[in-house]
Amino acid sequence: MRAAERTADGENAPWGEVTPEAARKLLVAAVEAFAERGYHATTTRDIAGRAGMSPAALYIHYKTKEELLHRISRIGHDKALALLTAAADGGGTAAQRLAEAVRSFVRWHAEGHTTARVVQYELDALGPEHRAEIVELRRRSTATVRRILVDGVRDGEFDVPDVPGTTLAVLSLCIDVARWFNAAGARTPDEVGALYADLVLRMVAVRK
Amino acid sequence: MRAAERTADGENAPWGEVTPEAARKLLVAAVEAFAERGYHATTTRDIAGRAGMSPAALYIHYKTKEELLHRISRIGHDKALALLTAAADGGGTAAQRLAEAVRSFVRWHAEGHTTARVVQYELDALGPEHRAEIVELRRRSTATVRRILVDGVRDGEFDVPDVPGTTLAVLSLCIDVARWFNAAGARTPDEVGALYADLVLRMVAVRK
DNA sequence: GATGGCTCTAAGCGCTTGCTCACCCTCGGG
DNA sequence: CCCGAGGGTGAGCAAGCGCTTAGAGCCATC
Repeated sequence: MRAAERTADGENAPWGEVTPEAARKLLVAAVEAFAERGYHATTTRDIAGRAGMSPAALYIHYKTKEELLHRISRIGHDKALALLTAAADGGGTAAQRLAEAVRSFVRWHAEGHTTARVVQYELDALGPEHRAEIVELRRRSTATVRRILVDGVRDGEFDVPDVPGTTLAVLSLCIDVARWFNAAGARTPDEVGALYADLVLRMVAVRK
Repeated sequence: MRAAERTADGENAPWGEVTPEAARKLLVAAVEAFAERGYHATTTRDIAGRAGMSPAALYIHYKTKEELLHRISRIGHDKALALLTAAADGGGTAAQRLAEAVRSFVRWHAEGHTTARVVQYELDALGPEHRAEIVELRRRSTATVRRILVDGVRDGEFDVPDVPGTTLAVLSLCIDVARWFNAAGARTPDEVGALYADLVLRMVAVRK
């Protein structure tokens, strides 16, 4: 195994679970292409070209272009849900758990904004069954955040008149980072994460 | 002039400035198609079909499919900037102006989520010159919101450690409404606007 | 009632798309 | 040294793409 590679996402070996290597190279190429130009504007020739292979090679590892998108979306949503679950189960006060959830979720959307863009904005390109599977994962992410808010309200830490609406707003705020974040911009993923965690805590704080 | 028409966007005659009628019908059809399937996945035959015309009719009123997108994007961004500017110039305290800006901006993204989705998410499909023109409008929208925050901080109404970052977050929060809002959902545009105005005011409030 | 200018259509051009297929290369096991 | 299996390729198919063109219908003007 060669030394850890840094990807365009700034993560270490984020697609390690995808084997064999040719399949992983194609998937990484697809993520880049989908993020840059969108799923529908990306051709199988473009994906194969980025991976240094012929168009036909794609179909050895994936049945269709849509299956490629599904693999990407599935892995990304699994990761996102894992981050939120880890924060929610991490212990500490509700405020600490909420801050950690926002921090790590935002950081993931910023560091992996290439991947996140595909994961968050190309959902409609999935077929019905694949989309249903992904939507269920998203439902669980929402439930995880809502749970933290409910805990905080119960313990008197938070003042949240509309828990479902605020849950939606918090997730929405984090997700939209993928749209505007620019790796060449002024802010690092950590800085954005810290800023957003602060803003979210203010949104739910009890007014003294 | 005929009686006010209600569109899928829930706005009154939002495309009244587009003439002749055939051009407007094509543009409305394009908005729906672009919002549903995305610019690249939409065919000129689909647009023309929705408008009840032949594919060739499109090219009488618009040079290319991209010009259609540009007209939509331009009109939408003009409207968005007008909303924000009206709120910023509306008088009252900074908090009142900020709340009104968020309320109307959110309401527009919810009521016209079809249009807003095209306006906010299909920017990359524009050609370089058209995109530059739109980006300038967006810069002015950002500046308008930032001005309200700066005023509020100056007057001691707001506590905002990071004005540019918070400006970005506020706009981001509002824009993302276009992604998740569903007209058949539980909330009306007015309710979302009120909720979001409250959340944003909490984000900038001085802590007592 | 011929004319010229618009709007719109039927047909289709040249090209690209997602995907397939016949075949080739490499390489470990008998 | 041959073989079979599986990853890879070049060529190409049917379908669909954005867009064009020749001409039909309409209507105000002279």
